[in-house]
Amino acid sequence: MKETLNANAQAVLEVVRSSHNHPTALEVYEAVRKVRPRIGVASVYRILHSLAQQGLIRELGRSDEACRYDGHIERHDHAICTACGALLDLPVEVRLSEEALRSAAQAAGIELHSHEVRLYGLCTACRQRLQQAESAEG
Amino acid sequence: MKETLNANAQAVLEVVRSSHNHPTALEVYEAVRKVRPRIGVASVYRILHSLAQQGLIRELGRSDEACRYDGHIERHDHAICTACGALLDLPVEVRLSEEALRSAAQAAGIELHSHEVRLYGLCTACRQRLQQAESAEG
DNA sequence: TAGTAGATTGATAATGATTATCATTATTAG
DNA sequence: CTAATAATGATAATCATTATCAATCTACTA
Repeated sequence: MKETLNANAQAVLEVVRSSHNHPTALEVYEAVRKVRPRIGVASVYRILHSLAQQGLIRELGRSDEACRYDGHIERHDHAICTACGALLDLPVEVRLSEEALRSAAQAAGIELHSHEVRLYGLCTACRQRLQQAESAEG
Repeated sequence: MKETLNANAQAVLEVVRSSHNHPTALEVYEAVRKVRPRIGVASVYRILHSLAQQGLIRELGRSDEACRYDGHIERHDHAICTACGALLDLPVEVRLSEEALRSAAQAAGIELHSHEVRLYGLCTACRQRLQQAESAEG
């Protein structure tokens, strides 16, 4: 894999770290261009994925593909597989206090309408798949 | 607006409600085609948005546009404006018990790596904007 | 130092999801 | 029945992202 960061990757990391909103890949591209004018979009995407994989930055939104629809409108929570992107309903509620929600919403300045807990991890299928791959190359 | 559901909308709603995974718009389209063969993609998208707006179904993922990146990798939570799609860091942690997380992850069958609380509502700007629009149309 | 295998890069084309356009069809009012 | 209006669907356009591939940059060797 890629262990050391070259100048392009450093610049991308710097941009993402120093921006206090959550920039899109294209926004990162525009910002990085100012300091590394020859970089291309493809490289920015490659580097962003690489940095996310190394845990140096985090990807938000886009659970990997298209928008998904849910027929169950009662509030409920989700589990998301970080490997295959599977989106599962949680059969149980992760309970959290009204008070904590209220104060968090106030701190962020939003009028709270609903909330959702997301659990990230590996689904059963991916866990097995990855374990096998690991032992095969190990 | 659209208060009553016509045959197409009924069919779309039925498909979304009866599917226990979380179908994408295209998957809904394919399923609806079987019962309403003349429907087009554009209508499916229109109907899905309309149903979501009426609160009959729910949209997941895709907070409206491109994937966003976050330079802060410490676990933290987010507030999302349902009107403009703004994605804000919560400055405070919404605390929830290890035990609740663990049992929820187990119930869903995933190996838990991380989690996130998402608060949905209106940001300050949109709150004001919508209030003004409301009072204007009376 | 020149030569070369292999990796990295970036320009560009391709893809996939979603949205806009617009002529056609259905619906309603008169 | 006819005109006005709204809804529909085929298709083109758009936007984010990914694949392709030739050009460039590294090591490393002779």
